[in-house]
Order: sequence, then structure tokens, then C-alpha cells
Amino acid sequence: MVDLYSLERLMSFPIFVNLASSDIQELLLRSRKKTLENGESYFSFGDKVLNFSVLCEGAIQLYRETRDGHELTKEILIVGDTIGDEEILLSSPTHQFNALAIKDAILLEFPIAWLKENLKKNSSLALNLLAKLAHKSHIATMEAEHKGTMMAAQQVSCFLERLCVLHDFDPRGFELPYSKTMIASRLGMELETFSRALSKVREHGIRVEGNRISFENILAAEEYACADCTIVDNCAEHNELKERLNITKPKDVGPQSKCRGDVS
Amino acid sequence: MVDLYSLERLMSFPIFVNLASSDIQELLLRSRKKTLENGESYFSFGDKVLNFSVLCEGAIQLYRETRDGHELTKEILIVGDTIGDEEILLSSPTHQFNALAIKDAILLEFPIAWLKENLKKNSSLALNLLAKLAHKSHIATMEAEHKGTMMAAQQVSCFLERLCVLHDFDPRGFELPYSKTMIASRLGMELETFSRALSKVREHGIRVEGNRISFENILAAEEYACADCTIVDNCAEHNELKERLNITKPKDVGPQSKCRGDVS
DNA sequence: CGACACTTTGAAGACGATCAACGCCGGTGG
DNA sequence: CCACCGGCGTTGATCGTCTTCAAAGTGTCG
Repeated sequence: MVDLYSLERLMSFPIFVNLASSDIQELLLRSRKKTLENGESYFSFGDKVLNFSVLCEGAIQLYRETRDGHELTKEILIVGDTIGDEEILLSSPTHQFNALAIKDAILLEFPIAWLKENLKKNSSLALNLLAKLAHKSHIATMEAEHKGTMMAAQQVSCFLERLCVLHDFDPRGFELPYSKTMIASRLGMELETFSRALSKVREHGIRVEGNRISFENILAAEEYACADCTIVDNCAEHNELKERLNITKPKDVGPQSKCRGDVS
Repeated sequence: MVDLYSLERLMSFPIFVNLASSDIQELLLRSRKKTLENGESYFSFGDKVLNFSVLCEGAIQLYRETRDGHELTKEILIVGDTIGDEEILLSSPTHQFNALAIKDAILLEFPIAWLKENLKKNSSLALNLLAKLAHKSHIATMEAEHKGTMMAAQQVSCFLERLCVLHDFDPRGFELPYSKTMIASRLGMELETFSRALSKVREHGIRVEGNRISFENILAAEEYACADCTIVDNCAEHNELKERLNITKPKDVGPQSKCRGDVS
């Protein structure tokens, strides 16, 4: 069992980074712990926004349903991510999507009033949230661009590379952390399309066997994934991946590419 | 000629709303005025990020170019919008897109150090920026969903309705504020597709004659645009539009829909 | 062994992108 | 004044990719 209340752990989350320990201690006094089992709903579309929450363990899917019963995954949250910030900042009284635990999860909850207060008082917290939102917005832009310019298989290739880095998996072989159905939904494509895309990435240096992924030829995979990406230096995760596989230290990072990606 | 330095004008911009007049006075001392002519470039991909800027007049297109020479419009900024906030918050030393004046434009520029400073000191400024980014992120989510679930003509219909409200045009007849080429690019579709979509929306209560748009049957247009939108109460702009046309006061706004949209 | 969830594969269909041709208009120059 | 040109928008035909529908395969767990 993870020590939920470890200061170091909390301070490693982007939202709390740079906060004084005293602030975090103060934090914890106002917080509630919430546990969810795999498959348990956290809230649904239309529910009142009660809390600002930080995900400490597990994973949570944010999704909506279209009228024809289709499910649209907006995001998959992983440890360190936050829930409710957007609604609070938009002054939306109700949630605009459903939240479902897709692994056993633990959250720290804070009443929304707490966040509103502390954003005014604590500039570090406000800056952290600003950085997070800016990042999110950047990712959204990038993925929108990808959806418009790349073929499904290229998106999958790009996704797998980012996934590997962000989850700190071994690039030489790792298991997908979610079902393929979930990933397809996250990528905004049909399961069938995703399945066929997985076949295709095999021709580009990525081995796929069941749920096991391994990067056999990262340069080929990289080349394929980024062929139509406008980010010149390619994604930070992609470079990270190459470094880990000891292929090429990018000669000079220089004007850094900003293709970081919440891949979840 | 607009009085650029009118306090009321600046305070009406989302980014400066709620700031004390003294703060705004202070602001102006640090600012530089920059004018651009229609067609003039403000900065290009890869340029160093030097300023945080507020657009006071005109319009600016943010776009990238793909390798095959295609142009991708990320956003069209209108009066009151800001430039450079994202880069500063992401600590990106260079711009990740091009900025081009598509009307004669006037900006107020602040050195990036200024923004960094003031975000710490001035919580209202930080909160305004947070609200703006949250809103931007929300729009991005919505438009991504639209691109995935609606046909081109539905997106166009939705866009025209939001455009009308955000630019405060007369719903019974107004001119498109940008070229069709520009709008198509903004919507992430080809000019031909946009052109055909305009033909199709005619069958759904929207008259299109050259660059003139008029909403003849807002209920039909609304029904068409939102048929596949998961936002239950539909866009705030759509409701606003219906009110302006005196069709139906929405019986009860209730849990407010959050489909506001920077349509530019 | 059978039930069930999940995934793969195949074939048909829909939508938007692409290529190509044309119409329209304003400007420029002879 | 007219001829020519370029930018912009429309329309038609074709093509590619993703979606959809259908069926079969794989795995797990009782």
C-alpha cells in the first residue's frame, strides 16, 4: 500500500510541485481520501461539481456518450492528474462528462471552495495549474492536428511511443496498460481501425504481439510516426525514447520541441 | 481611431477584467504599441518568444505549415485575445506557429518577464489567465468532438451560429468577417468541402448568398447543428441566438450548458 | 465444456480529400 | 476600352481512408 500522505509523493505531482511543505501539510488537513474500485463510477454527466481532486493511484476515464450510444473518451487520467479544475475555473456548476475508474483508484478530494481560495493566496499553486492547462491545451492542439493530417496507423505509432515514455515502460517490451477498446476510444477511432493500425505499425519497426509492444527499430517507427507532424524536432517523448534505446543522442536539443504529450 | 489607452476598453478584455485601475495604469507604462498591416507577419515558427501581447484591433491568424506545404490554422484571434501566454507558461523559448495579421491590427506588447512577474504578484491576472486557458481547453475538446461526430455541413452550421453571436452580428443578415478560404482552414476542412457544406446548410434554415449569411429558420439550423452534439443544453451561443431572434426563451437555463466557443 | 468479453478479419459503404475545369471579379497594362 | 492575368470560389469526378455491419477467432473463468 502506497503511503498516500508522503510529502515527497505529493510534491512530485505537477500540481503541487514547488509548494512549501507547510502549504502541503495545510492541504492535507482539508483533504478527504476517496477510493474507487475498478469499474466504479466517480461521477456522471450533470452531477454537481463538489470537489477538486488529485488522482494518487489508479486510472480514471473521462468520457461522454453521444445520442446514438457511442462512447467518446475525452481523457484517461493517470497518477498526478487532477479532476475538476476546468469546471471550477469555468464556473460550471455541473460536470460535463462521466468519470469512471478503470483501475482501482485513490483520490485526494478538496472542496471546490478550497481551490478557489488557494488559487488567490498561493501563487505557486496558480502557476502550477496554469502550466498544466497550457500543457493540456498544447496537447489538444497537437492531437487535433494529428487527427487531421496523419493516418490511423501513424497516430497509433506516435501514441505508443509517448505512452511508453510517460508510463516509464521498458521500450524493449511492455504491456498495454489498458484494453485495446479503451485505447481506440482514447484515440478517437473505432476498435476495428485500431486493430488494423496495429497490424500496420508492425511494418514500421514496432512489434505487436497480443498486448505486448516492443520497439524493434525506433528510427523507423519514429520516421513513420512523425512523417507528417509539423513539430520540427518531433515530440519530446520520441527523443526521450531514442535516448533510452541509446540510438542517437539528439545532436543538440536547441530550441526545444514542445510535443510533450499526456498520453495517459 | 479607437482610443487604445482607454481604461474601460482594456478592462473589458477578459485578461484584464477585475483588475484595479491602478494596476492597469501601471500596466500601460510597461507596454509597447505595435501596429501591423493586413497581410503583415507578426512572427514565424521558430522565432524567439519576446512578448506577451494583447490584440486591441484587427485579427490575427495563427497557423502552421505541414511538410507538403499545407496550411493549418490553429486559431483566429480577435480583439481581446492574447498571444504568447501559452509559450511563456510552457517555457518554450520559441514560437511554435506563425502569426499573420489578416486585418490591420494593433497590439499592446509586454515583455515576457513582465507577465511572469505579475502572475505571481497579481492573483486577478492569474485567475483571468486560468479562466481563459480553461475555456480554450474546453473549446478544443468540443471542436475535437465535433470533428469526430458531425458531418462537415453540421460543423459549418454550428460555426456560423457561434460566429454570429461572438462577433455580435445581426442574425437576420451579416457578412462573413473573413474569406471562405480562411474559414475553411479554421474549421480544418478543404475549401471545396466548405463550399459544398454551405450549399447544404441552405436546406436547414440558413440562407447563404455570397458572403452574406442569414438565419431564416433558427430552430431548423439549431436542430441540424446540434443533432449529434453531446452537450445536452446545446451551445450557449446557440441559445443566445434563439433569444435574439425572439424564438424561444429557453424555458429554464438550469445547469448551464458549457458550449461557449471562441469562434473568432 | 460453454458462456462471455474482447479482438481480429472481411466486405460494403460513406464522407472528405484531391485533382481538374470553369466562372467571377478586380486590377494592370497595352 | 479591351485583353490578360491572378486570386478566389464553385462544381464535377475520382480516390482513399475510416466507419459500419457481419462473422469468426481467442482467451478467461465459472
